[in-house]
Amino acid sequence: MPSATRRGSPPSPPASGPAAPTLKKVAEAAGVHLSTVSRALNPETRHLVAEAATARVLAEAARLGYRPDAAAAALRTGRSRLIGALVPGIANPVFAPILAGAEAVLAGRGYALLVADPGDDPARAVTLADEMASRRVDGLLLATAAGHDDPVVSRCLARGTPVVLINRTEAEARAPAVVSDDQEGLRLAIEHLVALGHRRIGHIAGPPNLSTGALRRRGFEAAMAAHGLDASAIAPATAYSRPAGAAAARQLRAGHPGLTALACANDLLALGTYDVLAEAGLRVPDDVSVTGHNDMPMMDMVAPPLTTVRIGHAEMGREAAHLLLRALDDRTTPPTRGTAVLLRPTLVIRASSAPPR
Amino acid sequence: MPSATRRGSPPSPPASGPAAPTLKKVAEAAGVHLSTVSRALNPETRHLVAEAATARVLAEAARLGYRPDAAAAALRTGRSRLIGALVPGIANPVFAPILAGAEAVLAGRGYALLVADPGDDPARAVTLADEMASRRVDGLLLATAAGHDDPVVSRCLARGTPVVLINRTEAEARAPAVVSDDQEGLRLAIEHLVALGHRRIGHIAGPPNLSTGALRRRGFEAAMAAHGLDASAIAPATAYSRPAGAAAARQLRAGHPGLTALACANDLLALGTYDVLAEAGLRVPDDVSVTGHNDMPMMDMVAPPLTTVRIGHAEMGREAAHLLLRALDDRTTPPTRGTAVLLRPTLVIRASSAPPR
DNA sequence: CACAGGACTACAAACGTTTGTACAAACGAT
DNA sequence: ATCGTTTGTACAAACGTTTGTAGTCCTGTG
Repeated sequence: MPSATRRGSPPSPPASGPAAPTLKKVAEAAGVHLSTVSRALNPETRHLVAEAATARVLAEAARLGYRPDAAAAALRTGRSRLIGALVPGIANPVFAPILAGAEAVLAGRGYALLVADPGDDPARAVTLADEMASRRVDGLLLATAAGHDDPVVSRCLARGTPVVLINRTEAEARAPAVVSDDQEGLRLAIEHLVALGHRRIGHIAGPPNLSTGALRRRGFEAAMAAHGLDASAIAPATAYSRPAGAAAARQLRAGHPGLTALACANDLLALGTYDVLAEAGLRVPDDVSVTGHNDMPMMDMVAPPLTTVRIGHAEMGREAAHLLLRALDDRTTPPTRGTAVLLRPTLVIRASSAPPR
Repeated sequence: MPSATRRGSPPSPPASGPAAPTLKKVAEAAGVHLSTVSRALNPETRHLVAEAATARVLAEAARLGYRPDAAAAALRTGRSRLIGALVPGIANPVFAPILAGAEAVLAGRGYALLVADPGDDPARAVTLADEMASRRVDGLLLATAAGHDDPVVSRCLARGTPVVLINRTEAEARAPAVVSDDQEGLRLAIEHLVALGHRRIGHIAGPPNLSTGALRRRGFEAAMAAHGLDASAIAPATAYSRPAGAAAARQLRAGHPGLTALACANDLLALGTYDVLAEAGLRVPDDVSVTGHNDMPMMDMVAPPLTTVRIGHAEMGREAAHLLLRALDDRTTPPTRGTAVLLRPTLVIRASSAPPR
């Protein structure tokens, strides 16, 4: 048979590997037209080609190591099988598992994940979203939404790009979101503290422009009210960080002496709170109980192990990916605006909470 | 009959936003040919077009919100401006910052990051690498290399895809790598322990098929030998995890009673070691000193705060990205096989190490 | 025996770029 | 006035797919 001498010296001196085989090459090798190869290779259209031809095509494609050119396919079909993800801090222990979860389900459906990290800069987020639009992503996963009407969401809506919000949502939800039930999260924490006997409880809140900050605060206020307790001891942190938590805790303690428990909107804020309590010579949980939110990795190893609200970060990413895939599969129905998937948080009780003395 | 009526109604996707403007649209709006628009938009070729025309083109492009179609450009040029990253565990605190660092420098140069997570499954890594090849990535960042000749590296070499190894390297380095100086890392730990007065020191090693595991062990042995100490107290863990660390520590203590210090190849292994020491009723550092490696987040908050070897993960990612960009800019010179960039680790002394009693 | 219809396959036209080449003015120098 | 240059623009050909349409060759039937 015409098995050419494939042992020739590399024809391309400039170090570039052998030209990747195309449909045309496979077609020649299999003795059919390139369009037939295309159909034979695609399970959806395979029924249009004779079994013998399909077999030959499959064999030759495998032998040559054919890989379809995604760019060409994207150009022709208008779909890139690319999903963009905008995350404020890839390495952040909150967002990393979200990304991992999303990647897992997207990869299973043949989509690839394009990640970019605008940090907390909305302008940068817009730039990166435009870049993703340029790459014709089929959909967007947004973990950076903030404020009332996030500019990135606006652009996606205008462009018709499906978008799913993760972890944070807009004040006026214009796009589907999957978030933990933030109010419920703080309710769990407060119920626990109240059950332990605490009455004078303060809240280290998150940034008020983030939905997590605003909703957890609301959850705190509602839970306290439900027990007829004073919910005025609140200090908002300027960011979800340990120093910001410390600053807020300092401020809260100054304005509200005698608090026996501090419920924090975030684990890092709780760690910052640990710091100022230690400074003040107070012991956790003997003098003051502290709770966190998120159950970040290692929260079982800090001293004392932190009582905190666990949220399923990986599940959040998975769920968001599913939502996006659903929208992609069924592009006829409109985005069903504010549909939010609320994930149930759970309380993990460790050693940072105890009855007041 | 030149223009046959083969204009089957366009499969216009329902509810899709207005069709994105193309070069042609901009050209019509600006009253020039589309090729002129292309050149005017590209800073490299802009000098070929009259200033007046350039101005008109720029204005119209901005007005229409033109965004080049990356797929079309990729098809034409053969370059996708996409970089693939294969990472064993996106959410892993070791790899997440690497990814973040790489993303930052790549984005600065107009490249986007395609991330995939094969976990520890080499077959899956190959599949995902092929997928990336299909997407015609311009280069690959590999954090999954293992063993003697990693199959993914082999394929990249065969295909001529530039690849840079991160954190782990191959036994026989066939591709450039950027890694921390793993031997030096363990030397630092041992020097510290010896300076404190320890003589009977054990090593909880990493998986021997990973370069980090093998090299850190070698560093342990060399440093011990340099002090004329016995380096035989070694137990390799089967994975970089807390339970695997615990298992190895248990085994090591069984075979070598009386060790006063345990140098671990990884922070998680150190935490597992904490667990078995606590089980045995021993206190860190009073009874046994423990050191880790990596300085993962939160290692300053565990009890006791862990003395560990810090490596610049983000810098690693950045450095790898730079290396890859260099290779992309200058595709003539061959890959310069085993060039490894060695990052200097530093020792962070905390409270898990103290003089032996 | 003609012919309808089914089963395959080939043809060709896009998709939106980049880029080599050809053409057309405009201009100065001979 | 002729001729090179220079400068700016237009033309057209790819890149590798997907997919509508038009054959072609059968096989079975009226």
